[in-house]
Amino acid sequence: MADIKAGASQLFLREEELRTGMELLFYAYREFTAEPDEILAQLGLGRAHHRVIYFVGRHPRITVSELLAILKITKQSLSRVLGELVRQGFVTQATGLRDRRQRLLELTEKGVELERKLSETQRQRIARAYRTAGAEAVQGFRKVMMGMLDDEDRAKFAPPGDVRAVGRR
Amino acid sequence: MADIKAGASQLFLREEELRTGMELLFYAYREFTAEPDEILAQLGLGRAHHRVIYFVGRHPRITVSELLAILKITKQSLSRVLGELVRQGFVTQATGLRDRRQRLLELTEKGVELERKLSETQRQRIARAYRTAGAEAVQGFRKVMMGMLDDEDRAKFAPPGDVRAVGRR
DNA sequence: CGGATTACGTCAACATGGCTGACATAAAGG
DNA sequence: CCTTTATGTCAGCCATGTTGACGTAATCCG
Repeated sequence: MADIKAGASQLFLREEELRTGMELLFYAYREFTAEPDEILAQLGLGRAHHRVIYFVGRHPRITVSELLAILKITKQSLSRVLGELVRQGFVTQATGLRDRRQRLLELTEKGVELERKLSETQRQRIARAYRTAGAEAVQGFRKVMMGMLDDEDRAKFAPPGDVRAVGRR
Repeated sequence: MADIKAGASQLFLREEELRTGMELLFYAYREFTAEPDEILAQLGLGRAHHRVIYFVGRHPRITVSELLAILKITKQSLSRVLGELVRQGFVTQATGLRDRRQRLLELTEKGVELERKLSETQRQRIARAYRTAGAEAVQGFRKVMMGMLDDEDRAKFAPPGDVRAVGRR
């Protein structure tokens, strides 16, 4: 046993296994974004708007710099979509109290409503996958996904109680 | 037990759990594509080229329609990137034998080399995640990811031996 | 055989969402 | 007071998706 043939076969299995992982990620991400994209299109918005709405909803009173750090896009790119969201009344900007240069972002009621609607389909998709896969599989899923992240992103998922988790002041 | 408080708490945990899943997908996908994107940029190519190179490499002698079915983009969009790849000698087109209307796509040696280089970083990232998470976790990962797919995409991962798996003629 | 369908390609125009570079203003901080 | 920081804005470029229209060659089918 453990001859050359077995080694080559193992290598093949490994390669195949890794490519399966790559493709799962590709297809899952595509389907994950497909439904919200349709809803957004009807409103004349795009995926970039969704990301902003999502993270502002997730971190109320987030500053522009913090949002930029999460999204990792330029302020010019953000400004375009954020500006539209503010003008259309999905997001409000409030001057920071401690630092008056900051614009603290928050969803309006209209914004919350849209956020709900958009992520509803995504939550359902994940819930369905979690349910059919089972609790143990979900643990494995999380472990593997965490392993794919860089340290910086991984830190965002620190256990609750760790105040520094989000990187807010 | 099982009073209202516990129910609300469970609901909160569930919501939090689902959002964690959403964010894992967002960050993982972004990091997954970041490294190839850099290499591609140096060659004046983009992510769309990578996808074509990947799937042509994965399915040698694939037809244009089959590739379109996998990528789910319009033929005009594909034509732009595929044309560049053919002109730059990464991909060859051969007239189909049974059906001479078909263009069977295949990677050249240069194409294979680039494909290797591009997916190398991705394979390493996945391999690392798989290794640290362990075999059991990988099973769970796959279960959950499969659960997120639509039936059509899920069918692509049918166990080997199923000839119809890829949907090739 | 001949008409319909299929596989593929191409031209043109448009939208989204990234990017760089330059410049401006107000507030904070040493 | 000078520097740095947080934010915004204008202008232009690029990649990659879209729709719509049209064309050619090969295949299929009645």
